[in-house]
Parts: sequence; structure tokens; C-alpha cells
Amino acid sequence: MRPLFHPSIEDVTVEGILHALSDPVRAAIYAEIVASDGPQSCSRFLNFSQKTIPKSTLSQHFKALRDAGLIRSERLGVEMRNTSRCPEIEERFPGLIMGIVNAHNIQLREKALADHPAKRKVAKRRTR
Amino acid sequence: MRPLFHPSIEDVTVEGILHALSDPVRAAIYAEIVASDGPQSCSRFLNFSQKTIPKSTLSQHFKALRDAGLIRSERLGVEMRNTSRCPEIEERFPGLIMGIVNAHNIQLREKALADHPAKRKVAKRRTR
DNA sequence: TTCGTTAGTTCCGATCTTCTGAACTATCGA
DNA sequence: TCGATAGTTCAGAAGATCGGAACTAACGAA
Repeated sequence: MRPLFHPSIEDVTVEGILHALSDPVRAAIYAEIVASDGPQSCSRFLNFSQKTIPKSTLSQHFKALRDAGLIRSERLGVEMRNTSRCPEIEERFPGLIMGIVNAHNIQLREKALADHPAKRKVAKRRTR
Repeated sequence: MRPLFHPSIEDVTVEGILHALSDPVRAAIYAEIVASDGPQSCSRFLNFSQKTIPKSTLSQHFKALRDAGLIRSERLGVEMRNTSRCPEIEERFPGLIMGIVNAHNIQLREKALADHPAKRKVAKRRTR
């Protein structure tokens, strides 16, 4: 099993980052890693989406995030500790990650509202 | 020939935008459209990259940008007028486009420096 | 040591995307 | 009506992604 590859920050490209985050599953995983305090294991995300993500697919997703320079993964005992490389990227491409993560959050809020709309809104409609 | 499709701004997704801009050619085209004052034709970009981009490929790239909601294309006589939908997107996802375009510019500058480094820097090194 | 368990990775075939040449459409001007 | 120009569509080739099966790596019992 080959050792994990992490690109040095100079080799990280905008296209690479955008491509990695253009997949909804990877974007959700990355957002979670960025938002959380400590490092996150891979298996933590097996049942993250609606349906269970196959282990092999999940592994590929993590590899994609690693190769894009978005996360750093270190083995600790039997599991993997994944942390975001946010500060490094922020220094190289200021505002990029924030803009994307922020946009994702906006979209998530909109979707939540559409799926089960606030009771206030429903009540208002009924009174008309 | 079916009429051009433009998604309404509510249907524009972050993933769609990231995917569209994760291609270096599309990113370069979009950056140019954003930076330019007036609308830009498609054929303007035929010899934009190192090698000539085939017309069919270029057409697909424009379709990708359109479908992602990044640009608006209108036929004017024999050619197409492409404009960015920047203001709409900025309202929905503040900071997203700026963050990406800015990061692309940083990367472009770095690449230019690496390809033919500034004379000032070389001179300084020589004096040591 | 050996076995079982947990956590990830690798391989590979099926499926989906993207690329591009060739043929097509749409508009204008002579 | 005939070119010429600007884009689009189609279809096959090439490339990327998904996921099941087999594999590896580390650990904690027995």
C-alpha cells in the first residue's frame, strides 16, 4: 500500500480545488471537516448522505480531496485523521474557500426551507 | 436548432458553477468575459489557448457556462453576444465569483513569473 | 503467535462524461 | 440564390467515475 500523497501548497491549483468541490458528496464532507474542531475519520461519513456511500467510493473521495490539497490525512492506529488545509489555502488564495463554503451553506439553507417550509409561512398562507 | 437555455437564478447551484469553472479553458473564457466591458462573441476564443480550440469543443464549453448560469448568450445577427451573469450570482452567493476569479488571477501571475522570471529578481541575485 | 475486528486501499469492469471531426442550421450581404 | 461566417448537433473514441470483491495495515484479545 503506497504512502499517502499530499501536494505542497505551491502545487495546489484553483481548477483542482473547484473540481474536487464540484461533487456534492465531497463538498459536504469537506464542509464538515472545515466546520469541525478536531480531525475526522473517513468512516464517519459512510452514512452521511441519504444513502450509504460504498467504502471504496468514499476512499476515492478522500483521495480526491487530498490530491486537490484541500485536506491532510494521517494514519493514527487503525483509523485516519483528516484535517482541512484551510489556513495554507487561505494564504495562497484569499477568500476562495470562504466564498465556496459560504455559498454551499446558503444553498443548504434554501434547500432545507424548500423541503419542509417554515410553519410561519404555511400559517400565513392559510389565513388568506 | 433548439433555442438557448438559461437557468433561472434560483436553479443555479454551487456545484454547477464549480464544475463549470474547474476546466482551465472555461475558467479562462469566463474570466475574460467578466473582465471585458461589452459582450464577447464565441469565435473570439478560438485561438485563446496555446493550441486552437475546435469549434465544436468551444460550443460545448459555452453551453457548459450557460447551463451553470454563469453567462447569458443572445444571438445578434450571425454571431453570439455572451455576457456574464455576475451581478445575479453575487446577490445569491456573495463573494463566490470574486473569490474564484481572484484566485485564478493569482495563479496566472504566479505562472507568468515562473515561465519568464522578472529581471529585477535576477539582477538582485547576481549582486550577492 | 494467531485470530478476529475495524478502517481504508486497490483493482477492475460497467457506466457516465468529455472531446472532436463531420455534417448541419441560421443569418447576413452581394 | 449563392457564398461566407458563426454556432450547433451528432456520433464514435478516449477518458473519468462508481462500486463490489479482494486486499493491507494496525490493534486487541485469547
